[in-house]
Amino acid sequence: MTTKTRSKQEEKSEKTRNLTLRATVDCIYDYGYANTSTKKIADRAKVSRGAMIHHFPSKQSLLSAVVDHIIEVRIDAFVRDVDRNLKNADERLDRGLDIYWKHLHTKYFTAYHELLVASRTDTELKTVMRLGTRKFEDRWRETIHSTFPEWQDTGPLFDLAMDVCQFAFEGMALNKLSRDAKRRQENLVQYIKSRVREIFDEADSGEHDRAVSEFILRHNTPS
Amino acid sequence: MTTKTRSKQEEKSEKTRNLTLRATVDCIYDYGYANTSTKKIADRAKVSRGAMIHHFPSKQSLLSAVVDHIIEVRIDAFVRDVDRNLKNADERLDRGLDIYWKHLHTKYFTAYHELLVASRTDTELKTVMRLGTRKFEDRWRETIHSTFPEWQDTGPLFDLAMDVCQFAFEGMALNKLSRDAKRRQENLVQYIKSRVREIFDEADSGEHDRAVSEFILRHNTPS
DNA sequence: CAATACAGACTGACCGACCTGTTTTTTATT
DNA sequence: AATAAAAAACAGGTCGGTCAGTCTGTATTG
Repeated sequence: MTTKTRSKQEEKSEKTRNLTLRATVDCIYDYGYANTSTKKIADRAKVSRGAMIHHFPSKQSLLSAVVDHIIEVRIDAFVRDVDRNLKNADERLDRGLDIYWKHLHTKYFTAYHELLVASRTDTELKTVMRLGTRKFEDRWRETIHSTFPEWQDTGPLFDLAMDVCQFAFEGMALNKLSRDAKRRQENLVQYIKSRVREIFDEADSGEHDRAVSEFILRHNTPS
Repeated sequence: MTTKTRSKQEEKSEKTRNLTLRATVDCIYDYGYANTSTKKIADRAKVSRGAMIHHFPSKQSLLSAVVDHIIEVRIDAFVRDVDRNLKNADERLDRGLDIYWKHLHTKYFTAYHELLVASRTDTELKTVMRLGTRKFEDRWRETIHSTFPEWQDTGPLFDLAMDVCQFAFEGMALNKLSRDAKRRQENLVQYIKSRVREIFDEADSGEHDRAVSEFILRHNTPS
């Protein structure tokens, strides 16, 4: 293949590309999406604006690239954390939920969320975000499935458990302005943990006699 | 009092103030916070930029005012909906949750969320948002308490139920990019409904023998 | 009841700063 | 020498904010 042109130049290119992408995440995190300009990014990356624009001809293309970058980093970090901490561990479910909860407080998730909000009113960004989000979700599920193979065939219950966890956690992570936020957060995390455990316990035992079955009933007989 | 100087001029002032505030919400909703400029707001409000700046000397002051405005409208709309639909109704809890869920899809909540995200990196906006959010939460609780007086003394369980509902719903309302989003949303809403019902059932009966008691146990004996 | 003084609401032009994107020039690699 | 990368200068537009001056009601005065 084109293995000829691979050396200092490609190396240099990738370096400034990476510097730019990382600086973009930093700027979005520090200044917010609204106050992130291409000049600020170039300054922070210690890259000339010309060099940056050589690689990302427009702001849109940079933002698209940074969305992909963020998704990739988020996936890698999450998978790595799960692999490291859930091998032969006790209380794997609790730990797994802790990992995701912690994950929602990283710089990269915050930047992701800023871009998610911005994408509501930006069609180009929206398509990129949609693809990225789905990719993340798929990889996320893969990871969970390989870590918790016992839940492989729990079907819609698996979706439910994942969604309860994901959305409740995310909703809470984004709201830090309430009274007594910390205590309520801890309580809610504990509560969600036991709910998710409950869902899978029911799935395991095949009982379906409680809350979850109630859910399934409602699910299959819409009013 | 100064009831003399109240006439055409004050009326006029309030009119342009309201026009401006409403136009700001519209702009934030339509263009996003990042793309909302004072000129766009003035144009949409059909108010001269000068007039606007006469009332809101800086963009900050306008944003602060619009936060208060949004909080007020959100509270009023929510309380009104609850009052209208929960008087002598069946399945009041379900209906109440529906109302809040619906509320999260209004223009004003979306604008609120945009400002919430922006406030993360804007200290002035943050203080205004914090005050507003707490005010909203307090009024929200008041409304729930007067609508469901039977839960007056459920203590931390009440907080828990409110938070489960609020955060799970909000987290979900903000995430519309997933696969199969609609079905999963409906399922989760149903699930949360039965969980909240469960929490209050336990509180009523004083049983505390199930999931919730598990939560309380954990809550009072931190590891 | 007029005439006048005053205050608040409003206008639109203007400024410097910053924004994104283009073009031109310099530097480095092959 | 040819090509890619990086730097710098430039251009057109928008941003938030200031300003001098106009218009329109309100209050005071004779």
